[in-house]
Amino acid sequence: MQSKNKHEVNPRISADCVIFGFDFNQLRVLLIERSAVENVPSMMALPGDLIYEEENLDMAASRVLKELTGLEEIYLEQVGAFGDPDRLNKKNDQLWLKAVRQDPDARVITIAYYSLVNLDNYTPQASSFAKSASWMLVDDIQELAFDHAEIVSAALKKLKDKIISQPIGFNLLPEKFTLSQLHRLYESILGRDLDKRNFRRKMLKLKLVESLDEKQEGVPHKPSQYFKFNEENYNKLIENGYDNFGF
Amino acid sequence: MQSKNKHEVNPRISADCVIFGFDFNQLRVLLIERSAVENVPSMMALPGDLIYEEENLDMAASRVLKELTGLEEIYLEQVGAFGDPDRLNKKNDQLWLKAVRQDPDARVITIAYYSLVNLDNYTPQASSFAKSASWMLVDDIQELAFDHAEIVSAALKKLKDKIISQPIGFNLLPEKFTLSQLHRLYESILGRDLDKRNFRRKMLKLKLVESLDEKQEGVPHKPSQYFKFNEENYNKLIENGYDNFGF
DNA sequence: ATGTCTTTGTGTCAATTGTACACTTTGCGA
DNA sequence: TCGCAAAGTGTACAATTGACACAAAGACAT
Repeated sequence: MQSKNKHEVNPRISADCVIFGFDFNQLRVLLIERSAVENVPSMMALPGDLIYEEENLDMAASRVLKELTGLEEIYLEQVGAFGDPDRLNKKNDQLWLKAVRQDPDARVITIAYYSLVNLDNYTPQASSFAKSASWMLVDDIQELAFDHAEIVSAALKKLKDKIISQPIGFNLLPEKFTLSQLHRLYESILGRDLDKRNFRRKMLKLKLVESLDEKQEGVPHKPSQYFKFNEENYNKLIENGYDNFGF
Repeated sequence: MQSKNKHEVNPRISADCVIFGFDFNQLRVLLIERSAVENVPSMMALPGDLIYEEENLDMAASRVLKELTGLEEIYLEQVGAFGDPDRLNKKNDQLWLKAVRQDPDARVITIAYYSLVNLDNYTPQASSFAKSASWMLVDDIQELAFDHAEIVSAALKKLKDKIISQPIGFNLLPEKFTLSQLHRLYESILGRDLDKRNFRRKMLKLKLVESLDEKQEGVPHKPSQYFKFNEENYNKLIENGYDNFGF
């Protein structure tokens, strides 16, 4: 599997986390504000940092996320590895690395992770080199540090792929939620409108959700029924997917 | 994104390739036979090796594949990163590394890639530390070196996911092929039977394939029609997927 | 109390797609 | 000419999709 060779690289490894949250209307991503250094303004970035020696990749991602944003107990799924030799070479990134790191020229290969959470349950608290941490609208993301914009795109693509083969939402919504909320969630992930009636019909037919004996209160319009996920069917569908290539 | 810390790991990075080939009946994977060393018999492994300094990950995977098996010009897709600290710790793997490598204790994180090829177009030629290279039946795989069995499983899962959202086969089959061959291909990837008539109907309705004016010859049964992929529709479906979550 | 506003919630019909299922055809070779 | 092996073909029923519009509920303002 490996032989010694003068060209071999000796890179560092980091983990970056793309945490998606849903605010009942739009999809957001948890970003940190990378500290400013001389001549380099602060900049938004994914929470991410180098991994430790005896740590597996998944654990590293969880730890890094916690260190920078305070969030923990989040199930993270791998997006993939990003390792272009020039991924840290943008001018501002170079300056920042030179100001902050001891080995700014080391190549860094990052393993990206993503997750979906119910944004209300997680209030980020910036620490370490994160100046702040906040839920940014996916649609508003401008420039990010390093190749993080590319990583977010890859994670979002993965999320879209996932949503059409598996149910999604258990983590993104509170225990009780309305079908409109679930509907909006799907629309924001897929980035297109879905017919309300057909959406409801499908969710109900799949028995993914079941209605509770409880309604919204205090809303200035017809209150909606609360639903919960049917955990058993939900997990079954996660196992088996929607079986879209049926015969 | 990164700060210096005494725990930081300084690992090596490798690329491993899971190349699937189809022999018109079953799915196979290209494996190399890792050289034997004292007290450690030779063992099957994925083609993989450490990456170079100025090489991006995709290029590294292609190079490594070529060096060990002679195969080139294969489009590789990333499966993900595998980096458990103890992934090289099985006894025979340790002995082998100690015999072969200069830094056998270094942690190695590997980036796995996979691909699908028409097995007839690629005759592997073992070189470097590969004693031999051959197409092994996926179903016959026993123990592999390191965590390679796990990597093969992950790649196969990815392949299954892919086949139900996208057409597959352009790379795995010759230019002209029979619908039975395509049918077998799907069955071997999905690992279950598919109804012949329904399968044909679906492929034809999607206009993925079109028949040629040519038939099999010399077969001791009714000769089958040859088909080719309709490249335009094929690529369109790859772009858009099968749109399985329609409303 | 009445009206307005906002969002929820509901049904049908036509078209498409999925599923299950068995016999005839073709060409080779004995 | 018979047997063999795989190719190729159709139908009927069930399930799902997709398009589409209006009534119901509650809050609030007047």
